[in-house]
Amino acid sequence: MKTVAAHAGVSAQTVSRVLRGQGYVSEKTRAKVLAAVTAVGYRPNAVGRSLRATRTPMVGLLITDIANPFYAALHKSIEAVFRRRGLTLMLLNSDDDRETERQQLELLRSYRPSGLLVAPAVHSSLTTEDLAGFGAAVLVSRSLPDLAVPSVVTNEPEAMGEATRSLLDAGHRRIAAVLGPQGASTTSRREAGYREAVGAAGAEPLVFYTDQTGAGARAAIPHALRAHPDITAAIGFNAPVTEGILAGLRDVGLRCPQDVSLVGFTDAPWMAFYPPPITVVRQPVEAMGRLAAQLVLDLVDGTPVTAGLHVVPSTLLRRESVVAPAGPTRRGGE
Amino acid sequence: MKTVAAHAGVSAQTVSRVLRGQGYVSEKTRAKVLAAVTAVGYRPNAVGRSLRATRTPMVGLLITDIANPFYAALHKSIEAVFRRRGLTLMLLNSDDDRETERQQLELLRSYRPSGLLVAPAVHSSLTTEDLAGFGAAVLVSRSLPDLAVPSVVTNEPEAMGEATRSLLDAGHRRIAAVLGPQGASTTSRREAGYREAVGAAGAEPLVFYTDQTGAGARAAIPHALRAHPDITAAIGFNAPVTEGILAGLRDVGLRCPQDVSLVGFTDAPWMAFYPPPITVVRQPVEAMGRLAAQLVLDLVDGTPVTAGLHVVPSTLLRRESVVAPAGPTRRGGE
DNA sequence: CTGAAAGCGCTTACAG
DNA sequence: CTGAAAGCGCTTACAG
Repeated sequence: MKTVAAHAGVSAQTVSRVLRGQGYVSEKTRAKVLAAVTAVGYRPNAVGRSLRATRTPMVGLLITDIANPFYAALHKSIEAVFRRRGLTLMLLNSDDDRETERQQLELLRSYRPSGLLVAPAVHSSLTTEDLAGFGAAVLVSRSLPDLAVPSVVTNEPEAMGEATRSLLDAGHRRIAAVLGPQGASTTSRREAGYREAVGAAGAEPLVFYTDQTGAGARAAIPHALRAHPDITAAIGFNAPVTEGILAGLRDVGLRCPQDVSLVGFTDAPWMAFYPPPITVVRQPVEAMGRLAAQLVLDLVDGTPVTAGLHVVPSTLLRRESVVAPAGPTRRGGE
Repeated sequence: MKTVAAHAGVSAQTVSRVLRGQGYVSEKTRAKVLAAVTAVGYRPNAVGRSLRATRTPMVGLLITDIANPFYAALHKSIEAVFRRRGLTLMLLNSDDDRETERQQLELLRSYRPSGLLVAPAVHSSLTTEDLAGFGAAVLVSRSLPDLAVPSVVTNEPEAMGEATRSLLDAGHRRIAAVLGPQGASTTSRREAGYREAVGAAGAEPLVFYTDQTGAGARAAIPHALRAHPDITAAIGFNAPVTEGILAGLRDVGLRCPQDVSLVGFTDAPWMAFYPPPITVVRQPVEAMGRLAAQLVLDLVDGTPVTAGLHVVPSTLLRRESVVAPAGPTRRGGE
């Protein structure tokens, strides 16, 4: 910047004013500075800027697994919002581990970011104070009880209830809910919707917890069917789990939907043309990302934001993976 | 840091020495400093450190689309390597657009990173000089001709040739190659392998270019089948394109594999249990990520690295989506 | 083994 | 409308 200033015959803070587009600068000196910038090939140094400004124009996004397509889509929609506003989105991975979550947050903090978006790890130990240091902090996808922080989620209980009823209405009574980890807010909120719907129909809840990966769900299926051979339908907690259920059914020689009807929670592209196309609760991931990003921007600007749940509703896409259950004697009996 | 120094009764650079673990410090003062650090709740400021050290302990990863599972997996494997070495991985999105690519690179440069990994955009205008400013720069997944930079790729021509021969060997002669964008190195390298194999068998190449998205490939299928109704097999350029082919076949009422056999390039979890399970070229994405990260670390450490292609071989997973073609009159004729 | 000084590249008050 | 001074939080030489 000093080189530019010397070249243009002005002071360094005049260069700074021109570059930031703030404060009064005459058109003439402005042109001189701009010419000098290209002449000397000046490239700004964000580190120097951040050190003096005490805030880096960067927002962190801490998620549990980028290989989960839901989080990839979330990252994409948030990044698009921030890029337009000149903010960099910094992706951080917690691997769904509370210790890694803390470390990554500490790392992010050392960069003095302007804000933070977190999908908390399963047994997250994050407190309101941990997040307070970030100024603008918003939870997304998963909420944390007892935390005075805005959270963007979907209407999980209602959507899960609707998914469950679509199976009940087709005549199913033995419906397995293949959920995520016990203790995750997503699990408990979706489980609540499932239990409520199943209970209202006088059926017995059949709940299975997994590590919310495809491999974990796949391994859970044989166990579930051994414990309850009369299961005729299943609900998949997220896209990887829904994949895992299909893999597990294939492993034990069962077909979807003839032997087991299936409803997924969270859409994936392949579900639309899978044979059969999978009935699924579509989470509004783009809208959730945009809203979460907007809440961070509001907090940065000092606009008041309600702590607590900000709910974006999901939609049940009825496709072809739900049919009436087969007769009670079809397995082993024929 | 000054507060810590005052609290411990030492100078600031003694604190710095203790914190960096460099230089000689007596055990006694070391203990005093550490005690002061916790006492005053000191948190390091990476911005101050980076400004003075002229390098930020951060490596950029510029990809074209995080929603592509290949890139998500690549990010994951690279991040794991760097985290162990205390480097932060900064994910940047080019949207496969050369202008955005330039802007994101400029943004990254302003943070004075230690290194850079790029999967170049389709018609990338990046030059050796553009990358030279980053010190340690490595290309990954896509290479760029005429660039004196190390590139980590898979053996695309050979793997694509093997995929093509698996269809030829099953008796197919009308094999559609549904590729990515013309001009991308991945497209030309995979196309070369396809043309070579098809030519060796005396068959006619049937090449279709797409934007390498599922939607683009899906739209291309009806056109391809109208132009060549005798197509009996297809090869999908990447996982989204393979998805798009299946969706397109379903759109026009054709089944896989009875009507059209299919081989994919790049694996995805659902392909293992899709009915039929999809025969696919599995790219060694984790190994590619680890190698690319290691090359950056070597460059950072000053270890010499060969510019040019570093090839990690792919594997053809033979599953059930390839069968012998049906009789010549099956469509429209019966 | 430890410290006083200088400076990385910017921006923030404060003058004029 | 423009500039001289100070300082953001560290680390890098250089002394001792």
